[in-house]
Amino acid sequence: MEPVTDETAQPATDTGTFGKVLAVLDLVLSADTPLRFKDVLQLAGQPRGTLHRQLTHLVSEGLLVVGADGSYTPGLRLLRLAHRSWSQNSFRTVAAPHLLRLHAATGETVHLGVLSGSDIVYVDKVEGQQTVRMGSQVGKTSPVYCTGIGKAAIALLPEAELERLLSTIRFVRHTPATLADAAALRAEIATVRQSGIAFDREEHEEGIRCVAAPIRAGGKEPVAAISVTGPAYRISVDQLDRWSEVVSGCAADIARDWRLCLGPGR
Amino acid sequence: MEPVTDETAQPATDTGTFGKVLAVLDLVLSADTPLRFKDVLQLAGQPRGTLHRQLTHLVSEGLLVVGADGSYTPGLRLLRLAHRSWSQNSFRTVAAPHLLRLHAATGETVHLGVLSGSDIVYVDKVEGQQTVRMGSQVGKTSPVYCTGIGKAAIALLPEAELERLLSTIRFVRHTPATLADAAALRAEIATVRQSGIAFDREEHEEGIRCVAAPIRAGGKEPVAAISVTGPAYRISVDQLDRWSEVVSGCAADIARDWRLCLGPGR
DNA sequence: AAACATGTTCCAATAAATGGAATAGTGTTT
DNA sequence: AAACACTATTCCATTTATTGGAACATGTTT
Repeated sequence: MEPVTDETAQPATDTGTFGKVLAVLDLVLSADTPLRFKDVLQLAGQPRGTLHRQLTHLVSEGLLVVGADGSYTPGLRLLRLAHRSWSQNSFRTVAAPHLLRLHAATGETVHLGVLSGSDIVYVDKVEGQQTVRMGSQVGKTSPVYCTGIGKAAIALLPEAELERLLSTIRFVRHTPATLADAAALRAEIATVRQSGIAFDREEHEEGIRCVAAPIRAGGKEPVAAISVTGPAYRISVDQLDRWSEVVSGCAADIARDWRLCLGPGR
Repeated sequence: MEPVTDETAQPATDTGTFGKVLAVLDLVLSADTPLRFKDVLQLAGQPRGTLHRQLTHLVSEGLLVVGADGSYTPGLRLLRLAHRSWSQNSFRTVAAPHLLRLHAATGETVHLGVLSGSDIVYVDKVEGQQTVRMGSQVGKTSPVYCTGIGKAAIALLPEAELERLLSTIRFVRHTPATLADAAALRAEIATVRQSGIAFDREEHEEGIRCVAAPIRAGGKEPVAAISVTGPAYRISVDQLDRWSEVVSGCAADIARDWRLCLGPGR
């Protein structure tokens, strides 16, 4: 007989001492200003001795660096780890050529995003030649409810999972067009499921529009989507409509290649 | 009284159980093919029970994902962590505009690299418009002895540290031009120190040349360098020479801004 | 120089990791 | 289809690292 555990108690997953140290790392990285020991102490709610050792370990592993003023900043180890994580990601590898094609077809910025928890993580990006800022977005997370990729991706989820996710979202109004609550998002998702296309009509950032399409990857493995994004002054709403075919076609191509990659038997 | 500890015993740093789990993560990420449990078991040299729990922790923390076939692949958590690490890196932030300028001046790929242990980690990159492959290189590591950035960076080290680093290098011949041993590298470093410029004359990859300059950041904090890289068919050795002024000028600019960033009092 | 804030070290109590072995699960061969 | 080999997972007494309160440094302000 199943012990009736609380379904929402996901953070209760015990990852031992490792998880605790990782939480400290997360905390330091999340801060938007370098923290000193006392700051971390306050935020972490951990005894001095314990925290001190944890930070020491993080530093000697190269995940954090402690500056001359005692402030903790991210170390290079993370970049190294992430590079391998990124370059080996087979889903990204499969999608990459298609992203390039989509970029060539539209001339605008193309994103590949994957659902992780309640957020979208940008896994890859192809940018226009004017903006020469490297992999800036890769690894960045955005909320699902106000991005094209987000809405496209969660439209793939089975009803139960979608509802569970909806209940965890804290809706923040970023622009006048931002969807305000779960009901609005639920309605939008219904449309996305029908049309196979999601839009972002300046819902996340004023002056930014995008078209997105879910990637039906068969197995539930990666819940993902792609998008074409551009400035509102250049991209009309009509233009988005005209691109929707290309975008969903591209998403279909990625899905096809991905299934091939998993092996023909599966 | 200083306890006479073995200077070379760096890996002996005890990072407790955290370090052990991290080592497992490193191992899985380093493999060039997805590993299953038995593979990791073999490589990690750790008892079954222990390893199993470690992998379980890594998975529930999202650092690894276990596929349907039981193979372990990198999770998205790493990307998220690394993004914050990268976007907040103040040294990179300071350097970025200068990298863009250098790219504009030369039209070729520009790199920013930082010394980490015995390797160079690429921290940022500005690429030519033709190659639209996103942040591919960021986080990648290269050996110091066969890259312009590597040679430029270690030229900044004090003699003792340089020698210590030299002794750890395993020289692998990548091309006919690769420096073959510590003596050759030592000689080259002497030149770099005098001229303030390092070259890579197809020493790492055939058909690839580069000019690099060390960033004299004052405090020993980041041992770093920048470079301009291009294909040999387009970039003559003379061209590299002609760029050396611009490159070292750019490195000086970054160093200046970095010192300003640390605060005028320091 | 005293009071204070911050960072580091110490060590008995405690909780977690360890690792050998038994068990369960998977797919392959006869 | 049964036996087999291989792999993954669970179990639990032992060992070890973590815990956390408090004492000790260190540097800064009043």
